[in-house]
Amino acid sequence: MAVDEPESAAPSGAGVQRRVLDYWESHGVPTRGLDGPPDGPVFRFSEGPPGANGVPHMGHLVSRVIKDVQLRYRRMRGHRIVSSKGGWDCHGLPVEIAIERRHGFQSRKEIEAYGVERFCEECRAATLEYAAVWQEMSRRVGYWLDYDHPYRTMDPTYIESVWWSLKALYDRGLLEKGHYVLPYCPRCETSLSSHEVAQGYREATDPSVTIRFPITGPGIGRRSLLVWTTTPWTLPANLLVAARADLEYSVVRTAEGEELVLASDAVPRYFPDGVAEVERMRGTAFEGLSYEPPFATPGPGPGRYRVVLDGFVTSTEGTGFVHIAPSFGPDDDRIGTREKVGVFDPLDDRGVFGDHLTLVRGKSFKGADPILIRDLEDRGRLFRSETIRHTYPFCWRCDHALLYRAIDSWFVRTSRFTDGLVRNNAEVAWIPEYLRDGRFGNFLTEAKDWALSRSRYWGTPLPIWECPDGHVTCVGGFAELAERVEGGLASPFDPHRVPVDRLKVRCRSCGAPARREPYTIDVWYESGAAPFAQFHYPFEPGPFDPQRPLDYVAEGLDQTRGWFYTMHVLATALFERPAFTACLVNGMLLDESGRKMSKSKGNAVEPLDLLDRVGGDAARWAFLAIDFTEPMRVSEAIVAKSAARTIGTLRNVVAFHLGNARADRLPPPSGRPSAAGLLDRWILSRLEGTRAAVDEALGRFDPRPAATAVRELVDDLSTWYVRRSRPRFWSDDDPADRRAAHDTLAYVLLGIARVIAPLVPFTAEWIHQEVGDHGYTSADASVHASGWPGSLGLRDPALEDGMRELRALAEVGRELRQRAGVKSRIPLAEMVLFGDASPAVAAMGPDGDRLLADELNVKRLVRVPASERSHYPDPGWVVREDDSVPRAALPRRPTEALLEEGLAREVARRLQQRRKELGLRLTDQVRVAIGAEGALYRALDARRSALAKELLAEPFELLEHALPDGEDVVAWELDGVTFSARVSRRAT
RNA sequence: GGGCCCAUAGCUUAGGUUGGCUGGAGCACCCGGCUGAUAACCGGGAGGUCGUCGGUUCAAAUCCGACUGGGCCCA
Repeated sequence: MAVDEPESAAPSGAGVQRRVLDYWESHGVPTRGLDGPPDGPVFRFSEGPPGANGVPHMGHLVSRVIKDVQLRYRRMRGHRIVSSKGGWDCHGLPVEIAIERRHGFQSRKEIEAYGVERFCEECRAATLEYAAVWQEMSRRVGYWLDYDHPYRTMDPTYIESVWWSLKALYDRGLLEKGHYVLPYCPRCETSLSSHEVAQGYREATDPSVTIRFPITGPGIGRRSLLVWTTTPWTLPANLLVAARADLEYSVVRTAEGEELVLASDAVPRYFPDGVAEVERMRGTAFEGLSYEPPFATPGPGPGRYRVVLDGFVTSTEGTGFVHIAPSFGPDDDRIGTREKVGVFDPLDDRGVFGDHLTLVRGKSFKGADPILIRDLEDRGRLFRSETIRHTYPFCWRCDHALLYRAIDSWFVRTSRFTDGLVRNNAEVAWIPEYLRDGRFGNFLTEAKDWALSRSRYWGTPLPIWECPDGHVTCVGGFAELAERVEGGLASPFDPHRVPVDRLKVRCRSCGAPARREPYTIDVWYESGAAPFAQFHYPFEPGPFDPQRPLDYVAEGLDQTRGWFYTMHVLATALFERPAFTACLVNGMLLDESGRKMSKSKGNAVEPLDLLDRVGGDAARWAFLAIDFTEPMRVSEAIVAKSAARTIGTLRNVVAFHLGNARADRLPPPSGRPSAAGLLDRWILSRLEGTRAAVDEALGRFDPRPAATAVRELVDDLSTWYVRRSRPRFWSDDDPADRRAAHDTLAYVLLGIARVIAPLVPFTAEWIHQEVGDHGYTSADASVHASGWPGSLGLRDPALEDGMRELRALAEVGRELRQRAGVKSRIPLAEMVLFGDASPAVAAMGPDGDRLLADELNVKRLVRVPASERSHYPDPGWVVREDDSVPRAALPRRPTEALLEEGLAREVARRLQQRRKELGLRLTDQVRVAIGAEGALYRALDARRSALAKELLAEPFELLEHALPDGEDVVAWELDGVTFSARVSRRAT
């Protein structure tokens, strides 16, 4: 028999990936498969657009895997994917900051001096700087998206859809201008929305100072209120002090005779050693008292520097007196407005003090802290100065400390439709489920108005114009804009700044020239608009249906306050429905030792490197096999190990099969094998059970149970089906059974390929091509074009039960062998089983018993009543008893004949090993000479022809003495007997 | 200060919603086996106060409460 191919060893995961990628790309497999069948039922999906002016990290890899699993499953299920477009989030600070750095700009003034138009052009050019890296990552992890026709938030069509939606909100009264105290980044010189702030809380050390506020009114005497703050820089803007009406306050006298006022609860904290209490009173007693401000500043006029009452004051922190600077805090603003004291803001847009206070002129807000504290101390106003570690918000993009600041802003009035947000959220299937009522749900019930406008440049301009009479014109599209512009719009029209600001727009109400509100909008609004804006809705016909939510989205946990939230808000406000019906959320990534992964710590695993070394499927499998909804540890070792267990074993089984199939030149089976035998029926039943389990799990969007089911099947296939079937694959005694085993294994592997295709597409494709003998030759023959399989076998739960019990008995038998000290290779006469077989085992009949006997290498199984335990006494038998109930027994020794048989097997094995060492193929003919003595000679002599046949040995010489030493003679020792042999290849 | 989640063998974890037989696996470790998958495969062993304390119960890893530690989010 001639063999023209080398034995196939299992290739590495990376090797499989290279082979498959090469096939996919040379035959356009992904391109053809992207959208699924054009006439299939629609599966609505949207890629969450990443910003591509930075490189992707591991977290992006995880969500890509999870998204792709579902998309592949739906395609195989015959769905049309709407849409498979890739997407890019183009606007915003990340890009602007990159350009600022390039030029060394520190402020908006410098940008404007440089020229906004030029600046924006550079932003545009830098926007997709790393898109190629993102695409490469997607390619290597097998994430199929249409990157040739992506949606981009900077495209005019996209912007026009965003404008349309803003106009819709405006017309419903949900988009308004307001004056609010907002988180503000002095470096970026713009306000941030609450969900942006949420990204940037961090531990920080700040001053914690307590200041004397001397009372100046009549009738109280020389007393000072104690006021606590962690933001000394706000003290120059102080206009009021707040106390709480029903809180109890104490006047204490210090050893120096000074009288100080603070909440009674706070006294022990400030005077742990005790202090003389002079008087107690309620907060109402302080209402209207005047005090000397910490810094003399030319703030707004009458009514300032007095004590007011407010319920927000507590005594758990601080002194029960709160300093109020209306420009710098939401509560401050509220109280200041109520008390009509106006606003005083000594800071400019960059957070730098102006001329109001020469002491700190030109200092940034935080930089002024030490100077102000020292000055207070010099003037005897400082009572106590410490530092505190607390969480403080920083800019999520540039990392600069934020401050709260009163500014004008446009708002989406989210707070007006929280009912709708909550109602729609109730319809969403979140995975993990607790997010619905937990983190996301909580966030919705307390949803604040969304500060939408940004005083920036590279973004979607706010399409709102105002005329000198204060009429507002909100424009919802380019055609509408053209009607209001003298001479119409340029073609093509670029809606970005500066072109849009050059337009001479006439007021909708009075026709007067109007000026655009000089803002861009929050980039999160733009990505939240992705479901409709990517189709240029409503300006072009397309597949977007305003009544239908997306069927599925998946991203990381951070997007609960990001993309998931903004999509949900827009869907609720614009279409009065949820944005999506199923949302899969993965947890954050930790490094090997459980620390949060971050670039700054240097413990981040680079996704491209990882994919390069272990292959895309290893990464996919690792993420699917662990609970990705929890924080998960990731390292190359963890990924590789996780994948080796299931994907590696599967590759080995495939290699084993291919070796047999090629040796026998057997083609893949054309249909489901008839499967008469026990093992074959069993593995087909297991395959069908796994197919159903994967189908069910992916049908409800959760890949985790699918991965578990696959792992169990691969285990069963490798450790029982293949293990027990091995002799069948090369037995000449029963060609029909040999064929059945081959066909069944091939069929099962092909079935597995289709079932795992959504999970590990590279391995699935490799199996499909190799086992199915498709030769990587056409896109139609891809496993990903094969459709989701219907039934792959007949389920037989009773057989699966029986097999489980049988395998448990095999474990008992192996334990007994071990205790008896008889190797599996040496046959034993019988295994005794006490009691009747269980119905499930009995149903398997004699074939079941033979399977067990073969596994344990015993000649027969004997079933006896448990009462006959005494027939198997210890000297001759090892017995397994559970709770004094006998289960099974094995003889302690083989018979002489069986021992000889075992020895012969051992010789055969060693010679096979020798063949292999010589690099021979399974089918190579050899010459063999063996020298052996005594019992071993007799054992071999009796089996001459069988051995010769097994070893493909011709001639086969057996000598009754050791072979003379020679280079090619190898000697072994076997249970104290030596034998020697010479194996050499015979020329063909 | 509030919310959500987590805590099971050296490591990674199943189980927990429906309390109930000796809490399962995998990796690593020790011992053994197998050998036409071989950097593969199989078996056995050792290793667990199921974070701590308390409660409910005939019975708690599982339900309840408090606490401790970790992660995330909010203020």
